[in-house]
Amino acid sequence: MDQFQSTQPIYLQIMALIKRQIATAQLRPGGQLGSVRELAMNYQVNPNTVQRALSELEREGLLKSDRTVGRYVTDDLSMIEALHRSLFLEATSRYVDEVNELNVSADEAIKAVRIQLKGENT
Amino acid sequence: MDQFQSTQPIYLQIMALIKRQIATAQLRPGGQLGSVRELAMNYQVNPNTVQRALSELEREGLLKSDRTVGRYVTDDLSMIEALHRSLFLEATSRYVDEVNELNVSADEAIKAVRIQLKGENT
DNA sequence: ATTATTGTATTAGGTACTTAATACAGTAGT
DNA sequence: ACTACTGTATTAAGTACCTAATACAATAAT
Repeated sequence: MDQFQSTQPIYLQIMALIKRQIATAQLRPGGQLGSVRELAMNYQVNPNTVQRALSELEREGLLKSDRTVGRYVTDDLSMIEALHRSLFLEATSRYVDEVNELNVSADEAIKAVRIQLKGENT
Repeated sequence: MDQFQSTQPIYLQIMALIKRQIATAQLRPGGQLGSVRELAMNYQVNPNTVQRALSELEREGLLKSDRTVGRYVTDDLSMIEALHRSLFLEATSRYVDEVNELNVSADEAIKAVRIQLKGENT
């Protein structure tokens, strides 16, 4: 499906992708994931790489696995909300740090964000 | 000096760091850099890793090297301005993309940026 | 019972990055 | 001339990540 960047481990990129999909309910709470082999086909990567990403997400509590049936998204809604909030805050914090390091004023930064955000809406 | 993350090649992180310092004139146009061996000491990495970062920056035109004297920041002010603009735009664009993918509204995002930016000023 | 599919584990090989240890050519300062 | 510093190059080793090719136990569907 997608292509991945070579500057970061693929399994981390897959983790981030699935986290986003969980946080935005593109993967619904309690919903089933494709199998390791299916996802590997879709992502065009080795099944082992998918396996690694998924087991890490499971370790974080976002996924559950039934050994012989498949994998499911957690149905803990508060955890999903917390995930969404966390991804949003981390993105914002990262951006603010970058902007500060570039000595860009608050007004300039807010203006730039507003322009790009408005420009991309339909 | 700093520590580096393990999820991205160190030489790329050093490149990004030096780019920021050039863009904000912490490294002044035409100014001299520390030697490969000095920087390796400061960054706590191998000289080869510094060498790689610096030669890539040179390939991009941001640094110049005198083989037996040392390395200098470019004195092309328009290039430095373009670098600053580019780093700022890329950061903003990256943030806007992330926010869109999280289905966060423009108003929410701008509000979050404003709060964090104001909160961090002295 | 048999078949297909699930997650999981293992072994091997290749590539990129990093480190370590040198070495060399050129120049500035003495 | 000598010394100390530049950038640069090379060789070897270790680690992390990715891929490939299997294999196994467990279950759902038939």
